[in-house]
Amino acid sequence: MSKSVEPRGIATVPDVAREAGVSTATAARALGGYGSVRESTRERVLAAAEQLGYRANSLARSMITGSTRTLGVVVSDIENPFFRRSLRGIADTARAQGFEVLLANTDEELDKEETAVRLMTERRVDGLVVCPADGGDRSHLREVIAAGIPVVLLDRSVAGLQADTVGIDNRKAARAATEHLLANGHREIAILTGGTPTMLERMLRPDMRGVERASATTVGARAAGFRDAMTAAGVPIRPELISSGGYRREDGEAETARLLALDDRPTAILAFDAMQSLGAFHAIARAGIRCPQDVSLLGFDDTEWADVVSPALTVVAQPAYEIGVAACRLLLSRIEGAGGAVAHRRLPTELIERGSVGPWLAT
Amino acid sequence: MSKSVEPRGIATVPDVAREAGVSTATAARALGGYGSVRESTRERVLAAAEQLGYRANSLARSMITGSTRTLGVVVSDIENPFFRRSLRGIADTARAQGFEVLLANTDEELDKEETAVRLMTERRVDGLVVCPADGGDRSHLREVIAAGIPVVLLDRSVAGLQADTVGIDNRKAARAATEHLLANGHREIAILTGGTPTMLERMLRPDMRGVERASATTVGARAAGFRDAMTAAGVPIRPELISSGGYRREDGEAETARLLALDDRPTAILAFDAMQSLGAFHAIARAGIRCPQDVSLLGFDDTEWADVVSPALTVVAQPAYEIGVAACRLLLSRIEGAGGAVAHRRLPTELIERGSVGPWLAT
DNA sequence: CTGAAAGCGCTAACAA
DNA sequence: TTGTTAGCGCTTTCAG
Repeated sequence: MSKSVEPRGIATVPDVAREAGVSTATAARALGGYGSVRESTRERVLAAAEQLGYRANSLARSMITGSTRTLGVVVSDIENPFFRRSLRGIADTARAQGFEVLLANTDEELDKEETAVRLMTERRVDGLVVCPADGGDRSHLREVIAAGIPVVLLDRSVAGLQADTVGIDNRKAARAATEHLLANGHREIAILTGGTPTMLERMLRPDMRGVERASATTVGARAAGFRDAMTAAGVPIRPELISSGGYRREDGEAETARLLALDDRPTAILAFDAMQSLGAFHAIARAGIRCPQDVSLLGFDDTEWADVVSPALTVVAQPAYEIGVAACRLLLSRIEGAGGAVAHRRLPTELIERGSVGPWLAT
Repeated sequence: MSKSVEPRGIATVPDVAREAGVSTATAARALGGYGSVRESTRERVLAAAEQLGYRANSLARSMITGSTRTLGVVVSDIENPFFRRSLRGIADTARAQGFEVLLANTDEELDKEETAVRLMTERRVDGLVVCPADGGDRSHLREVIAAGIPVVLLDRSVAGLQADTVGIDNRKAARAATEHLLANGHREIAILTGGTPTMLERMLRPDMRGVERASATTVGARAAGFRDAMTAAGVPIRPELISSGGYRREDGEAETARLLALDDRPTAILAFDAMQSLGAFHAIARAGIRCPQDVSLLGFDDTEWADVVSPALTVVAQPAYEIGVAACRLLLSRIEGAGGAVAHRRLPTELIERGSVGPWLAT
């Protein structure tokens, strides 16, 4: 009675093998597409599988092969214009190679990042794309790398971590952006960084100590680029024009309102990301201040709405999608065993001039 | 010699057990947090694990327990304002319960959806949130459900599929939006649907045949709501004002340009999603037509930029984040074994009046 | 509370 | 080409 009973639940390789009248090894070979199986046998096995509604169990397969064909992606917030576009690039590239993507948001919180990375490594992802949150000793990433799991850092780098990185040259891009404002006659330039005060203090100290450490972060590097340009032009940096209030739109809005209320308000604002640009834009409009006549705005990241607002936003466009693609490609090549030194891919940015930056005529 | 050799590669339960001087069963109990282990023993095991750098292997665990604590999310495009916000809701809810999210984009292509669903079920996800692409027989979803894997449909429903759904009442929302335009005196109202011509023909045929089938899709249901309002008001629908050109911003832009070039152009445009609103907005501005004086615009989905453009956009706001949360909660409850009839959660929408809809004074 | 042994579904030698 | 057999790393009876 127990021998002729119908298999309960989902069909397995032995079930299919029995149905097709072959051994489990042969059935597995036909089903898994490896080894060699006579064409007629394969067809028989496939037919049996079809009939039984067989579905491969990736878990069992992965346990043996040691590969899950799954990538982990850990970013601060998939709703952010830069990350959502990068993620699309990663996902498209992964899918084209038959890889799936496991996703996690960290909101820049280190413990969420650690948990996400642990959970993903426990699920035995073949590799990770991580945009590391600031702070901490990054031992969780170090351990992953030590365990031989390839990690590619997105957008940011971590000093002393032996991981590939893909992004832009933040310092150079910020310097170019600042120079564009300087070339337009601006001297009172504010930056909307989103970073923490401590990081910026370290970054902007006149003695330049701590530059190396801070410039490993995106915000730090951009602040450094800003200072490079200001210093080169001999324009003093006013501390109260350095904003550091968080990465959300409301943060940018509140900080801009503060800047605009200053007695000696800035004539130009450089926003370090798209959500802050948007907040700044809104704050300027609400304050009834004209852009670009009264204040110019230059933001990082080109978005779907940048050319629709009025005036259209002048931006430093990052090739976010391509950065995702490059990060994924690099990760896949490491997974396939590509050796060699740690790579740091820097993709080009583009300053797209639209209407939000205007000349400032010396008063 | 082979007995005292150091374990190669990553430490496993037997390695930890040996180090702690206990059986694999006890070590596994301490590590996995199940069964009962004396406190002192647990500490010893945990210390050994720590020392060996032990990392649990979720694959092996899942094979036995039958649970991966992983959810699959299949949407058309994570960059879309509605989906990215919903996805965030799903991800946050999943993380709070210790679940991970496997993500896939389909671009509304059925074969990508089928592949994604197959890959995810092979990876033994505990459940799926799917925004099903239009068309096909949906047998891939039927099979998943038949296999006992819970599926929650997001945003759309599929006629005849025994799956829970979470979204809004599209027909009602579109009707309310249309009524808002009618109340403002508009009679020549165009809709930017994004859908296919065939679907819309079926939807808008005067005899109403095919309504049931078409209204299962989001676009179909919204078109139905539009017709409901127009019919109730006794206002004829002009076929050339029904646009169907794809869901991207450029599609909305091109279609709006076409509409505005019409001899008898519409006085109001109702866009079925955010990217089309954005395209319409841009097309209106480029045509040098004033909004809302010359043409009113009403769009679905509230976005980060809706109140920043000028005029600010009047929209039908969907609670996208909450929809994601609700979908995830429902899915988790099914995974936990909650039975009962198929549920259809409809969350409330809100018409947010800003500046893009104005009164039309009869000429 | 702890241990021995069986086995989840699959692949990978090794033989035949 | 096909079959036999031995596990992957873990959980889970069932004894003790």
